[in-house]
Amino acid sequence: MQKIDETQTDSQLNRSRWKQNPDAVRRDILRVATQEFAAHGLSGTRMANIAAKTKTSKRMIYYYFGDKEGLYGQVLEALYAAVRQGEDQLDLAMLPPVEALQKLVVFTFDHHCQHPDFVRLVMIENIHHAKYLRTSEIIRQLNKSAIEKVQDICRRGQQDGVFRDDVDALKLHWHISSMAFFNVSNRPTFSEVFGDRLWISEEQENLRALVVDAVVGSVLKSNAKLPTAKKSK
Amino acid sequence: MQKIDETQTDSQLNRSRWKQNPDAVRRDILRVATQEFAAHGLSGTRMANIAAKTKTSKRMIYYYFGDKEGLYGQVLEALYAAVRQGEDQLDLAMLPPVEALQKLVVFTFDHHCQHPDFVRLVMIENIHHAKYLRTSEIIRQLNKSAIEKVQDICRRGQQDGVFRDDVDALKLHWHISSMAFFNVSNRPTFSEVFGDRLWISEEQENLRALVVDAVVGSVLKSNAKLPTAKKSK
Amino acid sequence: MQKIDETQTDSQLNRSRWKQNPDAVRRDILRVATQEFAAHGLSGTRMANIAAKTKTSKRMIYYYFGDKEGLYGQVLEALYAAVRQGEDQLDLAMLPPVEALQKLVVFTFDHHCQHPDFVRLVMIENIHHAKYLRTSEIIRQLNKSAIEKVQDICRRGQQDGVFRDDVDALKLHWHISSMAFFNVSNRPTFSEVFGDRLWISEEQENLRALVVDAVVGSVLKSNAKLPTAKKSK
Amino acid sequence: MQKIDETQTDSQLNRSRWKQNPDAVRRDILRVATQEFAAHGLSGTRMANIAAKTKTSKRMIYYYFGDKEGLYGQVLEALYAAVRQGEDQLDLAMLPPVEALQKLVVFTFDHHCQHPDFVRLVMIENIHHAKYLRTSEIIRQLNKSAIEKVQDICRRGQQDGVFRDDVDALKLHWHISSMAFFNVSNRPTFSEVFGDRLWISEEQENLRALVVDAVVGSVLKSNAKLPTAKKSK
DNA sequence: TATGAATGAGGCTTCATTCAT
DNA sequence: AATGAATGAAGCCTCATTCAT
Repeated sequence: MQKIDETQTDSQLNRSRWKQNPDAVRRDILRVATQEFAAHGLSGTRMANIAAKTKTSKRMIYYYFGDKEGLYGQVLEALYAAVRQGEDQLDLAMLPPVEALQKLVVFTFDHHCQHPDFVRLVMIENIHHAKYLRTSEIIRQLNKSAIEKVQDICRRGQQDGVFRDDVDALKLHWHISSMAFFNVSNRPTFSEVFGDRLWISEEQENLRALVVDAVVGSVLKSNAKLPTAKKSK
Repeated sequence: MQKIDETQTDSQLNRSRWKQNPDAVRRDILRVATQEFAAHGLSGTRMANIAAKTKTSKRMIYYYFGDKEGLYGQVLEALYAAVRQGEDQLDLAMLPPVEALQKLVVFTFDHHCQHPDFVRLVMIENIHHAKYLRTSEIIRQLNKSAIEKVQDICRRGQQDGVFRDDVDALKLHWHISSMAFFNVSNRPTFSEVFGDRLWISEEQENLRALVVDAVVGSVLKSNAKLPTAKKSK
Repeated sequence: MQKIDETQTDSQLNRSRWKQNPDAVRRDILRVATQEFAAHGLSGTRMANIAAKTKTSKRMIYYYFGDKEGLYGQVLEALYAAVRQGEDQLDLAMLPPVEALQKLVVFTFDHHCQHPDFVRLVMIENIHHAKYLRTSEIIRQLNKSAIEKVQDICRRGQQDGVFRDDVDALKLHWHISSMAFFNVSNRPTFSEVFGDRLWISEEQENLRALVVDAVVGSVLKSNAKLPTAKKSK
Repeated sequence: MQKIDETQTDSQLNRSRWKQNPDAVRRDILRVATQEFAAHGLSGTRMANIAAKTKTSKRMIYYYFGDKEGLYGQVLEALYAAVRQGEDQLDLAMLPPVEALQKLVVFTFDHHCQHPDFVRLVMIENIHHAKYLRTSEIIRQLNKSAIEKVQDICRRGQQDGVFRDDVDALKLHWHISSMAFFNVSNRPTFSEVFGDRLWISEEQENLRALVVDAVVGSVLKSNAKLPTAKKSK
């Protein structure tokens, strides 16, 4: 969700206008559309509402994005791209495998917390049976890089003799994602029923530690126990 | 999204059987509505589509359920009720705590697999910020009984000295639910990107074992390691 | 173009209402739609304009006809049906072949004059490459009966020895239709350029006689000249 | 009806050739517009579609032709001009009247076959009640020359004593045009219903001979029969 | 002469819902 | 308990056209 610089930086001589700055218009639309789709889903979102919260008009949305589904698809792509951009800055290759894994889990957990719109859009995609994701070669490529990071950690962990031989990178990714994702995606129903105690700051840290321990514990050879990650923020 | 012929003439020979049987009509509507809401979400579902797949007419849906949201709410309640009915038959109180926990995890994992409509409806509720769940006292009560089972296991595990003292029933429930839920809820996007290898029968068993191990491992005192649950079906 | 009985004949006890009389509503819509499509073509016609000239609402058009193309298709079918209904009342089989042919030509010429909407709709269909006609099995059947009448006349004319042996019913139909159709279809451009002299009553009769003579002349054996049909109305 | 990408970026390498050549740009636009109007009618044609098939942009169409109706009008004028250009090369004045008439009929029949776009545009004009033709003095003048040719033939035929005294040039023109026009204009509906047998090459020749015979027969004195034109290609 | 960006008006269609019996 | 007909509001999208350079 890139922020739009409100103080217009188009240093041309055109006054205080938004006009003639296609890229800013595009970003403005994408920003608003992301919020709306995340808030109401695909069919629940109203094009008119998006336009109203935009600096431009309904007509321009169609000009740049074709139709509602085209806009939705590009929102999805932009979000995935932002996620991967974050992951790429982790420099996991520099760290020993266990620490790399810990860092990756922490990053994933925190990232999902900080980008609920991303989580919600993925939920929505799942409601739609991944129909739009399927058509995006871009997203598929972005995700490949995600699994490659996990594979690299696994390989190094096994070479070092600290990871079990039967560790499976894909299942490990599933393991990490499931908890980091659920923590955000199901917060409304969970806290509605059981209260929101788990989402106060301290308990979120405890949950994150729980996830780190569970994930790391699942790959370590049984005789190679490490100290727990509890409160290791 | 197939078009529905609006002129609904269902005056065929299904007269004597369906008429004058209100409860059967109700159940028929609920059954279809569950499928439709699960498949398309709340705003994505069309009342006309529900009616078309029903043995009765659109008018009757309003007669019995008031409006779309009323129908959705009752679908939600019926699903939660069915879930709890399953849980109640577990008889966990009979088992020693670790075995009870193992059984609960296995049940939860399997149950979610077998009831994707339930999982999808909960996703949809989360998209809607649990708005409808909030108004249902019935559902809240049903969920309380869920957490009580976990609390009982925890209490007994700690009394027996096999569970850690800081085990938190709510976090334990979170832990179990997260993986069991994600396994179903995010299958479309996950398998779209990485292939559906994890959803062949054998790998699902492995994942379930992974979940059992992780959950049980997270509550056991560190010196009380049990044999892994791998393939313990 | 069937007329709608403005003095409502629905002898039920409902007051002065149109409501609850689906067939009248349907006919009302078809009547207006025929005029509008004939006047402005398919894409030139506005659904809102049709609705405004109707006793019902835009919504009901969609209720009964699905969409614009569905309505257009039914207009087309209704028009073709009306034409054939007229032809069927000719009783051509009773007449000797030459008189039957003359009567058929006169009927066709007059019919097209009296049903410019039909002619215009067929023009519009041709603009659309007969796309909608193609999907209508009803229209195809109706037209078959038209050619059969010509075939019967040809067969009898050849049996009687007055028609040439190489007369081709299909070409004969083409011959008749071309002039009767053009006389209506191209009147606007023709009279715009050359004045509308040919469309005063007397000249139309002359044209009709010209058509009868030309058509009959084209099928008669050369030694079997008949008196001209001039002014034979 | 293909979707047109609205963001029209044609800044490719076709710079030096097309720029700065106004007349070529005009002709290019007219060529495409003729096809589009002929294919879809006036209201059915999309300015964006024309632009997309053009070597220039939508903006230029407005620059050169003002608006859609202006473009349509110029398309119409250009087509009529091309038709008359053909007719002028016939040199009918050189031939004896009957041969001149035969040649004119053959030319008209063949010309319409070879210029379906012209025929279709005239159909479209008739749909619009000749509204645009009315405003074009150019077209009116062009058509006058057409009738003058027929008048000249009639006058010479009557002087020679081979044509009947009551032959009317305008009706003769109507007679010729009707069949030549219908043969092209109504081919879609006719062949949809009865098959396209009449439009194979040989049958078209037979139809053309039929037209020549019918037209010539309609003007000749009854005692002055000529050999038929059958297969006189 | 040429252009990418922008737009207001209005097009077709669909929605959940109610009416009248 | 049940029904076919009816509906106002609003949805998405497209159109010919103009703006600003």
